[in-house]
Amino acid sequence: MRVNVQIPHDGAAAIRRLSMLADLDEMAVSVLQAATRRRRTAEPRAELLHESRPIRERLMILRGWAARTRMLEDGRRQIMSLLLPGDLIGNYDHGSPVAASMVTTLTDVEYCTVPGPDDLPQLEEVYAVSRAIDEAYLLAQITRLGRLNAEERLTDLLLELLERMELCGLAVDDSFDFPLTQEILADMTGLTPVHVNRMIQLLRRRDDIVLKSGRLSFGNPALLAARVGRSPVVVTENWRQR
Amino acid sequence: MRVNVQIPHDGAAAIRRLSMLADLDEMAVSVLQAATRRRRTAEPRAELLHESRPIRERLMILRGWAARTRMLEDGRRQIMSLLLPGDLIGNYDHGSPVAASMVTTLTDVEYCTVPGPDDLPQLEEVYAVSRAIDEAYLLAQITRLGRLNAEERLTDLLLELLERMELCGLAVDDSFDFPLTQEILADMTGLTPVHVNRMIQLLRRRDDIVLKSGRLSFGNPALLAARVGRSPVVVTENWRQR
DNA sequence: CGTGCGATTGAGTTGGTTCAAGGCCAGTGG
DNA sequence: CCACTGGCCTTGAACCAACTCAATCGCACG
Repeated sequence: MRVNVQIPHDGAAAIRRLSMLADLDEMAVSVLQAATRRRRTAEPRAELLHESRPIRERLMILRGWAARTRMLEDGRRQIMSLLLPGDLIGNYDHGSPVAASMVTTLTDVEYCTVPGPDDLPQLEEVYAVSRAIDEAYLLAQITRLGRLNAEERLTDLLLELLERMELCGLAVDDSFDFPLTQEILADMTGLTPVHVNRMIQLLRRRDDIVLKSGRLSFGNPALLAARVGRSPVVVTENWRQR
Repeated sequence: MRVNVQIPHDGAAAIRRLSMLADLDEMAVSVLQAATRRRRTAEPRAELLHESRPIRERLMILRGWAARTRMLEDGRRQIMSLLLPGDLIGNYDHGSPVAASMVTTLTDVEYCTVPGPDDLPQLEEVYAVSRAIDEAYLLAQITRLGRLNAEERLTDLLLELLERMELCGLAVDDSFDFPLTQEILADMTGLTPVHVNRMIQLLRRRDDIVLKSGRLSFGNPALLAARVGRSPVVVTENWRQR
């Protein structure tokens, strides 16, 4: 059991992400911090949100990884997006929201419910920005699946994860804890596990990445990004209120 | 508030769609109708929204087809979603929205700006529902690209378009005007135009569809949907306020 | 009666899949 | 302390869905 050195299990990563997205006043921060203290835990493969059931609460990941997934009848599975600390689940703003996809945990996860904008109007803006960013990542996922080849898909995805881990302060030196199995990567990239494996080998052989005992490090992420024509999805200034 | 079905170029299709998504009071309907009268037109291949530029206004398609697209440096193109009458462009709800993708017209298009929720709070709910539905279609697009084969992708997409055309009253007898080229379908489904062609032939040979002189008709859409395991994305009751 | 865009068809190629067999290693129980 | 699991990763070889390249067709339009 590896314990992260920078940030203990106190929800700081999650709050850090939100405070990067919008200006939170002291009130907002302390309400959120209070929320992270009422945390819950879930094992891998737990369902945090059930597809096409009404959404009762807004959740936030504090620690661990989860995914929005959809299953086809014949067992094929597609992961729409990965959820990291600070990501919101069930972040809707209309009357009777229904979950458009299932959310399952991929690792042990700590999460909590966060107050709605009715309780604290200051949160309205962060939630809206977070929704917009989620959408941007969905668009990125669409281009990955539609127009990138296997090597580009994997590279682009790993770089996206680096970008997001940096945003919540969980990446150090282009490197972060990486709990995903190759099967999960396959369900995310629309490939088979076998082919994901071959692509990882390729990136390793080129020293683009080091992936060992649950940790992923990049040799030169900027160079790699240039090679697959990737530009960052979240440039903080674009999203913050001016 | 349901508007009649045979619809000339007066924006009724667009308003019909919105009124299916939420309860609009008379005020809202008349404000929207007024907005549709200040319409603008654009030729095919016009850019209605430029990627990564600030969004100034909220637009609504009145007639014709458009698409949210992204171009890669080497010329590859991916269409994220298609926009039909009643679909909103730049429908964001946070402080400084930036377009996450380009929007281009695919045909001659009539569109207009619609009032923000600041101008008319009753619109808040429709806009939120519309955003949620857009997201549901993005998720559908992700599963299509990630886990369906060529035949399933095309079938599923065409059925989705039928569903949406019905929602705005532009489909009669499982049949509607269909202006997309095979190249556009290819950019939407992540295939090549040549292969899209072969899949269309396949569906024709089986009498699943008739596609001729700009009109698409289905033999038995329900059966077809069952065959590719498709269930409707928008079931109206799920989205309406109770 | 060209002219040009889009649809169609054929033939060869390939990126990614499938199937199947090991290999590695952390955890468990004797 | 070691043997025995069970997950997950790795590798090889055959196969096939979709791509590429290239030619032809059809039709709407000036």
